[in-house]
Amino acid sequence: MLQVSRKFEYGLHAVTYMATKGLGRVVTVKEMADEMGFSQEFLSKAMQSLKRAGIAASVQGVNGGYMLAKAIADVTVADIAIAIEGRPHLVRCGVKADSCEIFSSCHHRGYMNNLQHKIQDLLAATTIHSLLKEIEP
Amino acid sequence: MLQVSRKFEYGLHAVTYMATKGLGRVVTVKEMADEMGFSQEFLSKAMQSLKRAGIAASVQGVNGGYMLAKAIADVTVADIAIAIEGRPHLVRCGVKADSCEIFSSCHHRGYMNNLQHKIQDLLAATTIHSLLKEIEP
DNA sequence: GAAAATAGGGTTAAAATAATCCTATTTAAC
DNA sequence: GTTAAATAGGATTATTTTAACCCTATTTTC
Repeated sequence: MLQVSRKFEYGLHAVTYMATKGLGRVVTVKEMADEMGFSQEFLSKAMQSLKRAGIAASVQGVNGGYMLAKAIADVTVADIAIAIEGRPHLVRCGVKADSCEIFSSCHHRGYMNNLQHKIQDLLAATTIHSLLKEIEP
Repeated sequence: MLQVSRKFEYGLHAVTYMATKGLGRVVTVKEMADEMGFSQEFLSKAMQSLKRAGIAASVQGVNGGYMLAKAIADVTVADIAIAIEGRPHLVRCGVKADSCEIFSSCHHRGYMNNLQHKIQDLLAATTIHSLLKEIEP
């Protein structure tokens, strides 16, 4: 219920992990999964999504792995969410209008879509750079 | 994936439905379920939650049903969300900290909790009154 | 007392999410 | 060139969450 998926959490953790290792450094999925206690295979799927979105780059073969493909000031939390889960659809009728029984008389479709954009904007307002600065350990 | 539950949608629709019928009018679950094409039993659960939260009042027995217990300017979308789903927990460690393997080194717990509050504020910023005014058919 | 309604516990069904399995491909090192 | 370590990704299974349904009790009007 209005909760972020584990896959997104994995992805966000992975990006911050890579960020702390520096832009050039190649890290393996195994290293990250071990370090953070995640399922290696599932994290691997998240990494593949990040790669397709151009957030991470990969190097195959021995000594391969992933690294950031962008400066962390140019990657927002929204970018990661979209890479991994696609654009959010807060309300169902945004996904499949024809399946909604009260589409024509619906009082809150517009509001919900608006709300979704605002949440999207919240996510887009934070870059990984600012996220790391924000929370000093 | 960052989507509102159907139960919440039912509850919000029910509140706006009751609102359009006027504050005193008692409506049955059957009437609302038929009108909006919802499962009667499931909508009934949502109504019970709204009642417990003091948003709706019920009248038992024949000719019974539900009505709004408050002025629609005093009920926010957040009130309905909390009545039906409890307080949102965007991120898992907010729910069960002890189950998080990287709790101590986690980079984004604070950010996520902050984000959650902002979303909560967005929901709290809209009353049913303003929601109905906003979207004129 | 019958009928129409809410109240609510408990179970089942369906859907979404997470995890795992398996095979292919790439590439460095030996 | 063979092996080993890694990504790539399709397919399947398991788990969890959500939604729906079943059933009985209670309330209240007629």
